Amino acid sequence: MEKRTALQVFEALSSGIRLDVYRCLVVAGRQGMVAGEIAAALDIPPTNLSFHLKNLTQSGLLWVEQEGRFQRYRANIEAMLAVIAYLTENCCAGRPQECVDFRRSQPGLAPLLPPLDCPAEGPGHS
Amino acid sequence: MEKRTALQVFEALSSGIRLDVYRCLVVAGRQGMVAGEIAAALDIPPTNLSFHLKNLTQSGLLWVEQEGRFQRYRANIEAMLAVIAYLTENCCAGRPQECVDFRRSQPGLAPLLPPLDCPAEGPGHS
DNA sequence: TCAACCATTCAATAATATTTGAATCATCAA
DNA sequence: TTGATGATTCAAATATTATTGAATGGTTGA
Repeated sequence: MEKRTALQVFEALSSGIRLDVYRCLVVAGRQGMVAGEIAAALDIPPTNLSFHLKNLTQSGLLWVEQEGRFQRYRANIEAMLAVIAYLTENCCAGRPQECVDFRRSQPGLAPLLPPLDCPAEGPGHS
Repeated sequence: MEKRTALQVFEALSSGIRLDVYRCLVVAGRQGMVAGEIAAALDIPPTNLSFHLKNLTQSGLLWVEQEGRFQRYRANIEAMLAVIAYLTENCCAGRPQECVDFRRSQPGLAPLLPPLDCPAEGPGHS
């Protein structure tokens, strides 16, 4: 993934309105929502919503499809997962055991160690 | 997770410099890096780096520890994972099968379906 | 075609974030 | 204690982003 792409995703989700919109669409799932529904659900003026929907779409977090005179938006779940992978790329210099030790050593209540998809070894880690 | 926390994390990672700093520290792992090392590695003026380190620390993405006259920074991997969980909270209205169908239906090259930790059912899903 | 509707673009304003150099604070080594 | 070093804070200038209302573009149903 290109740095620019990751930045666009983070920038997109750094606005309260856009975060609400994205989460709303994650919940909506396959069905998605048309712009007017989103505006009503979140009580945002259409002009302003358009601004944020455009940002989210350009970042790759949303797909949009025309439906008559409506615009239907859906969340792109994969875009977000790809960004996570980018963030943890080459974590702990590619040494999985150190990665586990490191996470265990952290102050936060983190004894769960959910998935990080640490690379087995070496350079390649998409 | 509170919305405010998630916003802080996204806002933090939406700057090119902060994204570089965080990724740098993810690679460094347990050992972390002192501010001067980061400044040298990324060629950023100390004043400006301080500004960004403060932002990252306040967002919870970094831990800082004093070491003599140095400040050692380490990435907080868990903070990021918690944000992912927040984003996918109640995805597809809590219906795992629809969640799978939805992701399979997406335009992106997404037939892999990496982890999403979809809830088994119902409300509770930290 | 026409009027109504959904949504977007445009231009201006308001609000935030970033960068810089100078000044400050704390620690170390002598 | 003093001078040097690592890093941060402060204040000002710059740059970027968000919001609003008016105007525009495309689609539907009569």
